[in-house]
Amino acid sequence: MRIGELAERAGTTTRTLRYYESLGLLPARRTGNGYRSYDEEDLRLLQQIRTLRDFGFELEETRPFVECLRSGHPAGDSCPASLDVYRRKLAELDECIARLSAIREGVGTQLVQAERARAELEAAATAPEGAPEPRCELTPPGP
Amino acid sequence: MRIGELAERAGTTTRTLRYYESLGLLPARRTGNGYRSYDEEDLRLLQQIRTLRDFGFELEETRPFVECLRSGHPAGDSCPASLDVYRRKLAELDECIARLSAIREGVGTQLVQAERARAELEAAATAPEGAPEPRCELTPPGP
DNA sequence: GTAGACCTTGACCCCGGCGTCAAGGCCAGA
DNA sequence: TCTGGCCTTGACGCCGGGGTCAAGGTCTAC
Repeated sequence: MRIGELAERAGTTTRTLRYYESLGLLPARRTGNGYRSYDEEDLRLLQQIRTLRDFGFELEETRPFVECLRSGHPAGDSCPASLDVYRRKLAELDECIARLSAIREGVGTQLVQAERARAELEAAATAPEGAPEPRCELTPPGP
Repeated sequence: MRIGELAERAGTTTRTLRYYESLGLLPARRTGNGYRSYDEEDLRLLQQIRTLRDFGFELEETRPFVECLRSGHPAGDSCPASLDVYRRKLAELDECIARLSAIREGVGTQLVQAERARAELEAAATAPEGAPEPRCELTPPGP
């Protein structure tokens, strides 16, 4: 099969396939006229790449899975190198989620404080007494 | 104060300040010789920008806060536009955390299954009977 | 007068993952 | 034969947030 068909069957573009080839991630055989030629095995490799990318893996991280498949294993994650990538990804995801959660709390707190400050300002405007100074500076989350 | 001093006091670089000016985010007055000139108010604006950036806000998202401060409000988040940015950021963070958590679960599941498959393969290798076919294909997380 | 520390603008580089031309080859159907 | 649809390589663009030259101006201290 040629590049256009493979791209369509995998739901991607020819540009993407040429890019993967330039990385050595999905090399292609050539026919006599210079056209790239792929088979069903290449489709499987490509599907493995795309699936991992949908999970947020970088292209380089998919390489162990692809090589695992190419070396004849039944699945891309049958090899220790792939499992290591899984584990590193898990740690990375956990750290990222924790960081975002901390920021989410910080922003939520800021929003509540700022809304309260505005409410106090409006209350002070309707009942003009000694308006309490609103305090809503952001504080850095640390180094 | 000149650009070098402001950069140092804010813990950033002159390149960054020039970049912010090119965005219209932190304009500078000029002295007779063409040098940029800043005052304490500019330092406050810059601190507001850097603090928000530490929270993961994009530069464009800091603009309402800076303009709020510049228009004389006591804090950058004293204005409705700033609060809207807070709310949008919260929604964005929630969505991002949810997405990452789903992926984290998916990857965790994959890891467990792949480890189990390997264990079964090894067991089959030591006790060579009818080896059960390992099934550990990744499935896409959906569109 | 001259060294050195500051400042100026302009321009290119980086990261990943492609999108999007441009100019030209190859092949099938009318 | 010609049109249209595939294919080829090469090259530039984009996104954000600056880093890092380069070539030159300005000021201060000695």
